[in-house]
Amino acid sequence: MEKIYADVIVDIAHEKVDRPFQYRIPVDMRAIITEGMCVHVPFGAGNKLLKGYVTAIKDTPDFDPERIKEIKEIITGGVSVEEKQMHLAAFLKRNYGSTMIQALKTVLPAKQSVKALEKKTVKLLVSDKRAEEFLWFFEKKHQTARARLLKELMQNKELPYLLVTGKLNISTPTIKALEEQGILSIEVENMFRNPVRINDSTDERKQLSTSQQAIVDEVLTDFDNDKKGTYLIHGITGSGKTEVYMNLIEGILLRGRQAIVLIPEIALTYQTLMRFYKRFGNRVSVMNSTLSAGEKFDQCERAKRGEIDVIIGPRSALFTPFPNIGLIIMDEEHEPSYKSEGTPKYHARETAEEVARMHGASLVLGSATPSLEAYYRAKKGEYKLFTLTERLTGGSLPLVHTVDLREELKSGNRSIFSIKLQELMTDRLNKKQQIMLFLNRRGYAGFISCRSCGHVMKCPHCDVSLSEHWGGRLVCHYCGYEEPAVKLCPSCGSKYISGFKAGTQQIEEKVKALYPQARVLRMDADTTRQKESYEKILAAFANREADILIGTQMIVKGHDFPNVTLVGVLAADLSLSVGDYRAGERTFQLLTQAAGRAGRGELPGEVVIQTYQPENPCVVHAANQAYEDFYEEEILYRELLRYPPVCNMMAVQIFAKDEESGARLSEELAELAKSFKDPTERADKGLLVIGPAPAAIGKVNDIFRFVFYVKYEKYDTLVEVKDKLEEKASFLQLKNEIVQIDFNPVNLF
DNA sequence: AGCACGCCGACT
DNA sequence: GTCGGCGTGCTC
Repeated sequence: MEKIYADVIVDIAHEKVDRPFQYRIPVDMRAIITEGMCVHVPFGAGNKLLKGYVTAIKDTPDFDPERIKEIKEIITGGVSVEEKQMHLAAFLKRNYGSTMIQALKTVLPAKQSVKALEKKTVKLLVSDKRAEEFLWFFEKKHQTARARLLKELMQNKELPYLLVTGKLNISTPTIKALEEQGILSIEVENMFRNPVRINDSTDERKQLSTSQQAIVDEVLTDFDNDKKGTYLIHGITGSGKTEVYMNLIEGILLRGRQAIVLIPEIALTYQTLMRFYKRFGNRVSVMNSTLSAGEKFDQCERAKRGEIDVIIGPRSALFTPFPNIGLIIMDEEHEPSYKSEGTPKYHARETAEEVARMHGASLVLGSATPSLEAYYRAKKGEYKLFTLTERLTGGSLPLVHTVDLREELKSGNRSIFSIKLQELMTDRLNKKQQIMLFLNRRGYAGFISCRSCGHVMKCPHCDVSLSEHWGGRLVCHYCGYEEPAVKLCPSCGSKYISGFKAGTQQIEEKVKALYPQARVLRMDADTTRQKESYEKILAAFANREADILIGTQMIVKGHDFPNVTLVGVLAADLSLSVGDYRAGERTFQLLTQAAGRAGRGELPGEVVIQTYQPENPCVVHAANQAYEDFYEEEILYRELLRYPPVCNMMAVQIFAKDEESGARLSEELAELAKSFKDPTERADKGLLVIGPAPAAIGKVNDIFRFVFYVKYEKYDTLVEVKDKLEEKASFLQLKNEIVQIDFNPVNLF
């Protein structure tokens, strides 16, 4: 391809120009120009020279060639912060598949809302008497807009800029004219607010335990010896990971570098935040989803200028433009919210590794239940592994009972609460201690299980459960296998075979029927629709305004409730049988975390895990709090079936208006993927293409969805396959179909 | 964001 | 008629 035209997004903070403009590349630049480069281009009627970023390079124009201007020059040796951001954008584009624009927009924070960065106000400069004269003068000359503005200013000496241009409908040239006459001034006030401002420096520094101190020492010693690496802290809930993080950050700040703390989307609790503020004061800043785009931008500007050196936030905080990052911390590393759902579909762990590499920083991952990915790498020696086994917050590990729901059914108990759970609930209510009931709702997607023997309907080829579709068919979402729905359990002949359906509402009703005197709080997507209700419910429960808290996954994270001494997991295996190879891992993590909620205070805790599959390894290991055993067993399964982390996996989704053309396209692309050969591949470990098949949700808004998966050991090879597929897709000039690619997806389709 | 263009009322 | 302010729309 000849590099003749370049798409450039111009560095103006305005939505209207927040799109690419095409420029001609001068002949002498064609050899060196690449995507992501910073250039100067003439823009607008005045051909004002502006800074811009190259987002694409083409050999044909998309615009009237007569009107295309030339790039003036390539800006080299730009600010290093920006160079790093460009490099990151290129990394995202390459490794996760997206356009350069999408990658740039991910990396460059909240560009369109620059106006929020500065609060402009219009101020009257002259005396009332002079203003009166001007007003008379303007009215005489019928300069209505000026008169209107001046009148308003005489009433209020200061007006917000937006009010002037908005409500008074006065355009910029008018204001500019008055400014030149010296009647008013435009004041630009920097509104750098810290979203949470505290100056309570009651720094209650805790003495680190020997094992905690060892981690801090080793990471910092490595740092000083220029052996920056990735570390995984496997620390059970309450083992004091946050304290380790804070000491590490302190060490890094002393070395004149900055730190990023990543937390899962909802896990930033007020308690954690306060600890960081108390330790680091106004050097730390928060980024969270409740912040407006403008506030986010403020934080980035402060970071660039070196006013802050610690940032806490979700995965996007990774793109904070610090000049010299020394440490990235990723708490609750296993959380699925670290994978972006938008485009590019990047994973914060891998992206953090790249950021750390660029800056020469250390990366510290922490979790009570590490992801298989992280633990696998730690085992292979790519990460250094630390284990924290002591519970420092007091309290011992809870006593776990596993209840077999099949037995309950046999003995005639058809309620959702087992005898054991009811017993313990009565006991706790009498003792005025608190209870959490956790409903694992991930599996709601309609898998079929036998309530008598626990048998789950599975695909004979894929080792995942079949999903019930409308029209009485059972379908495998991996390979497309299907069979008719069954009336009787093929394993034991029972007629109690069906999809398990129970929501938190039903449970609330049942609890109220059983314990009319108990005060119950419910937390799910319905009750937390308003912004702050999530915090409110948790706070109310922490204040002991209720005896029982019922909820889905959201209640098992974060908050400490010292008075909770009983945790009930109502149907532990619901999430086991969703059609996803990660189901076991998710179940284990959820159960372990749920169990970890009990007995956080002085009082010992108990946990009841209700399940149809008490013999399932994930349930057994979670009940025993045996991560290592779980890992060994699960990784074997992944190795056998070549799932991540042993293999890399690329999901190719096809969206189509027309079912037939979508099916045809997915066949075609899958064939292309199959034909790909890695010259170095081993005969027994070649590229594996699974599918295509209709996606789990086969049709949304009348758009049909298809999917196929490509598995291979080497990530880079998959990237090559991706490029091939994208090339093909762009060659076909698809009008009614969209192809989307997701590497190591968190959710299967 | 900044600049040009076209519309509309005032005044030599 | 023309001058100049004012809103509107476009910028490769």
